[in-house]
Amino acid sequence: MAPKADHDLASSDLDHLIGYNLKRVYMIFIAEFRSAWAENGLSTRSYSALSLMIAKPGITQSEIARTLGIERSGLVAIIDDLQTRGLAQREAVAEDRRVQALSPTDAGRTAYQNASEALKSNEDRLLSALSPTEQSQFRSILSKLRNAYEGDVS
Amino acid sequence: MAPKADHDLASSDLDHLIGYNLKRVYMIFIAEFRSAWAENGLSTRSYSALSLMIAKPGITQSEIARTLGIERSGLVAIIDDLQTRGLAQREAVAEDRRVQALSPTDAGRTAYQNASEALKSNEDRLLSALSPTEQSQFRSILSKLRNAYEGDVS
DNA sequence: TATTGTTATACTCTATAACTATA
DNA sequence: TATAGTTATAGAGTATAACAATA
Repeated sequence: MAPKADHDLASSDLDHLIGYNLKRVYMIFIAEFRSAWAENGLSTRSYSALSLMIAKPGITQSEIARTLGIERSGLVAIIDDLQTRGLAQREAVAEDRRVQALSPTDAGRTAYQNASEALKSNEDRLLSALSPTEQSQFRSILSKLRNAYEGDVS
Repeated sequence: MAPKADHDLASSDLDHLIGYNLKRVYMIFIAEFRSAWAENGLSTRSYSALSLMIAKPGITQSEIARTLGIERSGLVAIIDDLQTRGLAQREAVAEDRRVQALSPTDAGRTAYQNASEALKSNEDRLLSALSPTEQSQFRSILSKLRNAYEGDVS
């Protein structure tokens, strides 16, 4: 675990950089995710891949990679992990024998459901430091930035 | 470079998670930082450490570690890096021979100045996707979250 | 030719644990 | 005993480059 930051020390223009503040806040959320899932150890990447499979059963590794904005080579270990845990499966596709359709198992859907609920309440707890108005501003701002600078097209 | 995200693919409840959106936006800013500094290769960590030394010459590695919220063992490589580049120096302290006072060199101050200006204009460019009001809301929200969940004490 | 999944490899960031020299 | 700096080591997360099978 990273040590808590000590704020009365040398605060510099670092605190005026959006990028730095973004990183620190991201770290807060990541730590939260991990502490909520220390039990089963589902990583953020595995959770994300599972989420996409549930949203679109039959999705391929390349599609997941493109959606998450990572290289497809990175997906191999993620899917291996989910398969080892019995949460997802690869299936051959007759029409295109290069690809393998990915889908969640029943256990995968259950695990995802549980993870999502815990995650949701953890996020809500973190966000309680903000007013309801600020919470929706936060969502809107993050969304705007993603739309402006990511792949494009809704 | 990570591939651009493809958004018309399987958008799932992932997009409703603040943590996920935070990560994606953080990635946008990180990529920006790196592309702005590809020339000299100053890492975010080195930049941060340099910033703290300039704000408080004589600061120690342990103080920097606490301020940045990372382990002090991680500072060794960072300071080595800055020293190798001729941007910072370690100096013995008579009163406490365990510590070494860190300070920027003249070259360090200059490099930092240049980095800061480029960084600032890059951030401004990214933030131009937001209205001035949204920009200040964004700063305020990130700040509130840090104050609520980090070390404490201003 | 282009794409999918895969492997091998390496780099960045970070943590843990232990050591030493001081205090 | 406690702290500062250090080393060794390991683990995420990610990228690049190449290859075989298939389109």
